[in-house]
Amino acid sequence: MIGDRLHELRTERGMSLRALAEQAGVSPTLLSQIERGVTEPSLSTLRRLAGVFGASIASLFEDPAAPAVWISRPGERTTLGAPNGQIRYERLTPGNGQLEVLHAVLAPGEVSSEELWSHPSMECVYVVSGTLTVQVERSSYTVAAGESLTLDSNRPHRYLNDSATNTEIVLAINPPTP
Amino acid sequence: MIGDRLHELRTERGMSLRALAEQAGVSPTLLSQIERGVTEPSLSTLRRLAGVFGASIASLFEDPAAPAVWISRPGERTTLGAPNGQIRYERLTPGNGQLEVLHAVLAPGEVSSEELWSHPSMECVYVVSGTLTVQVERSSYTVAAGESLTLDSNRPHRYLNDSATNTEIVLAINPPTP
DNA sequence: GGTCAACGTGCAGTAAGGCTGCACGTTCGG
DNA sequence: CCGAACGTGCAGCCTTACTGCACGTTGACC
Repeated sequence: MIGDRLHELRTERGMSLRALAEQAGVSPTLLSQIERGVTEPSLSTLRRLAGVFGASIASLFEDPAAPAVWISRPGERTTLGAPNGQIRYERLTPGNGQLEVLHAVLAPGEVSSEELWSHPSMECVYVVSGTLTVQVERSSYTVAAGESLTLDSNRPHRYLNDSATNTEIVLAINPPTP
Repeated sequence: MIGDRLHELRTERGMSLRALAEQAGVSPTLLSQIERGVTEPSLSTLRRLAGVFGASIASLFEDPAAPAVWISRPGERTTLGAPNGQIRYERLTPGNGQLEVLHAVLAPGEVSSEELWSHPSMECVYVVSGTLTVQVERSSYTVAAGESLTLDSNRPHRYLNDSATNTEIVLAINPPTP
């Protein structure tokens, strides 16, 4: 519920209803109602509130369901295969948030998928060792160990290892695409 | 503008105004008005729309500003220092999106900051080589090479290397905190 | 104990604007 | 040439976001 989130943000900062109301240019009563779920804010008041908190509207809807701390070790990670590809990714993140980080090792010749793939996210690959080739639409890029590549996943793309040695990568994706 | 975003999501899927309206249970006219910015949707209609798209409300407000492809190589990256710490991070991502990925090498004894630090994000550290110690509130965790740790950055935390060798890490943060 | 300020909330009223139904101009395929 | 589907202008309804004021409660200070 959006009210809970706003209540949390306000109390976190030690603000009173009236203080926040004044800064946001709305009435204290309205805030009270919103926080208790009696009514729902309009986008315009949501904008004002986000402004006071220095946050984006988007962040008001991301549940901060505190997943404490999550450690993943090789061997005890959930793996997921790319659609129609050979790579097996290991998931480094719990998988309930807005951030997904994967780890993979590509054997020589291995590709992430047969066709180019697109999804509405941003992703960033860091090459730990070996050499990675990234195809984006009709271009392809070579990324060596220690280098990284960031791309808009809306553009059809795939990864492949056309070198003779294993390639180890870390892949950060936001938001995750199930 | 939220209307542009909705228009994008709709046309991406090849849906007509009427088709979307029916699935969402609202009138086509309303959608037309929203997409053109004539009016703003209420939270309840936003929920319905997000439901049809299989997206979160938050994602409707994240701008998908397409930054093509971005390659970063060691030496030509912008560096940024942690507040009050010794570490120098190298930024792997362009820095205009919702995803930030950093790279850093911690010399023995080096810490990310003097005090514990918190910001409203999620982050995930992958340890490339060496050993990293992560302090979260009153707990501390040891993460070895090949392992990773994900944490809610709202909890006060910092990184340190209390081993005798260099520690190399990759750090994914979402959303970035400037 | 008394006072006072600040807290969060109930209530009634208002004004705003989200939302609908219908009609119109346009563009496409058959 | 017709029909269906597209996106949009308009007028009106009617929900509801939002306000102002008053109330009960708490805690600091004298």
